[in-house]
Amino acid sequence: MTRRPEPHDPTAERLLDAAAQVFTERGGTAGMAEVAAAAGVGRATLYRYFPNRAALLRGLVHAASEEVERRIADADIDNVDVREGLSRLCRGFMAAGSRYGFLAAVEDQPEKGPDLHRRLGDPVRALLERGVAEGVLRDDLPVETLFALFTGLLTQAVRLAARDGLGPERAAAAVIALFLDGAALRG
Amino acid sequence: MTRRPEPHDPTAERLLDAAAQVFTERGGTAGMAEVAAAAGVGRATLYRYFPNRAALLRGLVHAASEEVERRIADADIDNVDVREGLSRLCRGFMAAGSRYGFLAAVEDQPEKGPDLHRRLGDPVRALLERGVAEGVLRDDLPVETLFALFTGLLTQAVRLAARDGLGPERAAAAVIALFLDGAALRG
Amino acid sequence: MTRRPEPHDPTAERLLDAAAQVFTERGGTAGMAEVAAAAGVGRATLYRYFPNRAALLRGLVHAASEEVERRIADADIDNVDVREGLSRLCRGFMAAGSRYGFLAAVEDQPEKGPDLHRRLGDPVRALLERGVAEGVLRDDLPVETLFALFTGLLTQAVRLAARDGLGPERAAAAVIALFLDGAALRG
Amino acid sequence: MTRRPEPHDPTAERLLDAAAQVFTERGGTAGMAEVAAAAGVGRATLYRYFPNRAALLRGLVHAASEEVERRIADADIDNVDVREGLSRLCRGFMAAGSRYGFLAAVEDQPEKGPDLHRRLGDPVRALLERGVAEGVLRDDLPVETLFALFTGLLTQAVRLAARDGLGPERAAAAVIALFLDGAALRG
DNA sequence: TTATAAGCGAGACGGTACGTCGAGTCTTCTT
DNA sequence: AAGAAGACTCGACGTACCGTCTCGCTTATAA
Repeated sequence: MTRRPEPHDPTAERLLDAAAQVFTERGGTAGMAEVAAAAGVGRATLYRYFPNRAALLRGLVHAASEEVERRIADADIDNVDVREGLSRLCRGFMAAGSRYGFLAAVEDQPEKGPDLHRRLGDPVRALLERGVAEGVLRDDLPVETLFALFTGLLTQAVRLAARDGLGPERAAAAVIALFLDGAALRG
Repeated sequence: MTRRPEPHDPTAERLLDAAAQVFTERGGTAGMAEVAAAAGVGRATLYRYFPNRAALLRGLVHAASEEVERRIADADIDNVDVREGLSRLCRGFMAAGSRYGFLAAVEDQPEKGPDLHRRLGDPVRALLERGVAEGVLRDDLPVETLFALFTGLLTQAVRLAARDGLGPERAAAAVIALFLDGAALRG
Repeated sequence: MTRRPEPHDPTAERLLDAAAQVFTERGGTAGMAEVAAAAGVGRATLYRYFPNRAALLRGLVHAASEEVERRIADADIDNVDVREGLSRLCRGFMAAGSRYGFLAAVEDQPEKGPDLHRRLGDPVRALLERGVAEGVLRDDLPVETLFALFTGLLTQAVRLAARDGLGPERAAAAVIALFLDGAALRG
Repeated sequence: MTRRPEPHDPTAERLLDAAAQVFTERGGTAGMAEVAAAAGVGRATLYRYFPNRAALLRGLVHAASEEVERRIADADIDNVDVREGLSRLCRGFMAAGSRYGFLAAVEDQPEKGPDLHRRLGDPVRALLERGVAEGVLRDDLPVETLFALFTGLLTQAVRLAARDGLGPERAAAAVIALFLDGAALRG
């Protein structure tokens, strides 16, 4: 049970929380001053922790990735079958996405995470590869492609839950159903 | 064959082209001055045609939607089976996406298109509904959900083609294969 | 009659006037925003004309030097005797000093005027040298020293008039009396 | 021989010394941190002794005034003739000025010394008044004016010695010569 | 010899000014 | 008459310094 092992600076935590809230409410164009005010902190302090806006965004991405990582670890995906593993991943990702969903609409610098995407992606890729190896998942598509498409579905699932009012459970179920079985009816 | 029926102002066209190019190259944070300069035009002229940045973005969305609409019309999806129709939609969307892909990373105002999403989405929804009615597509998921998930896959397909170097044909094929048949192997 | 031959940018003029007034009233620590506001102008415009505070100060020194130069030219000091010439210089300097007196309390960078000090100082030095050559002024002190001391007296004259309420005429007369005849009574 | 009668806090002394040096070298805009560092002391300690920048400046003025006062007392001006007294004052002031000359370029708050100016000025005024009473100095100028002009000459003398490389003795001699006898040759 | 208090260094914090930059408005000059 | 050039206001960004504060550490005195 990996429960936030590093206490991290509590002020940084407060700043990231405030930033997540402000960016969620007022959009990614909200100013640094608003973030600082929402954290009950001076603008200078915000800049002391995150020397510029990009660093703050990176911090949020990092926090999101940590949360997802934690949920992935909690999901214990190695000990369940692939279908259930993907389902847990999806639910975990959506839980994190409800707080950090706005990051999807952020300028998508490739250097966002040289290792970040790996950190989040590797467990998913591993699960997909296991599925292929076990003969559960199709092998006519590269795992990398499966991964990308699964990611796209996850992103939409967050949006479905957030905007279209679909319950997160139903959204996750829909993603899994579609990803595994497709939209076409079986002959 | 609907070939750009409204001539539109050619200056507006040049501005939109320049904006698409600049935003694609330098990211959505590029300034209005750069767009104007890239169009070989004064900043004031850019503002005459698009009174603010949001309007320029709207113009780009509009252009993209027109292009997609044209391709949808060209696709003649009403006269082919659902699988082929979705495939054509996907290829058409990707062709447009190669020019307007950056719009996916743009601040996602809901008022982006009160009718726009409808304009693009309706043919897709109609096709999906036809598929359900014909018994080709599963009916245990709302069409709206199918639509959202298909959209997510389309977006990823554009990214796959642009970033991962996957050929557009193979990307489209992967999307269709996954969307229709899912990732799980049939028993 | 050198009457402001270059019209200069009227906005720059307004900015310099406002700066002189603000700095005189609130001291040299007044902010750029106050200067801009006093000129009825946005802060950005102030920075457009004077890219930083030092440039604004330089501009004020320049304006002051121009005013003094004009007054020196008006004084026609070459065609009067040395005593009268010095008196006119003094009165001219004091007139300018009433507007730009705060500059005396400003950080005295040597690069304030590589040519500026020359521009203002040369006529004075020339007059002093003439005095020495004509046998009117003592020749046991270098002209440079006489110049420096005269300058010190001028500065004090401005202060006398501004702070001690001494009339400018009386202050100038005192400076000239002391500079020429000294404080000691003749035997 | 009045030798620093109050020992004062030695730390305060070190701070004032460092401040004088830093302000002399880097100008009055140097930061508090630099002063503290130059004194080999933490910033907090500096603020403990001088709660703000103005207080530090006041402290420097106070130290300068003490030094001048001491030199005035050493000068024994009451027991020499006026000319010699003024000469001693001048030399004493210049000695202090070599350490505290930068104070001349500092924002000249009137509250710099409610009693300070008096403390330094009174002996000088007294000497000037004695000169007038003894018939050595002219009485057609108010003593206050004589004082102000003498002060201006003193300031310039410090500058002459510091910048123009004139020896302090010669600078003092020049000031006294000019102040007493003026620049004009006697008929 | 140990406990306690005072002074110190380090440094976070809020606040404010500076200087930069882009957005959007408006005016003027040209063609 | 419409477009190009560009000055202007506004406001955000990022930097730097000031003055305030709290935290440990050291040292010197007191028990």
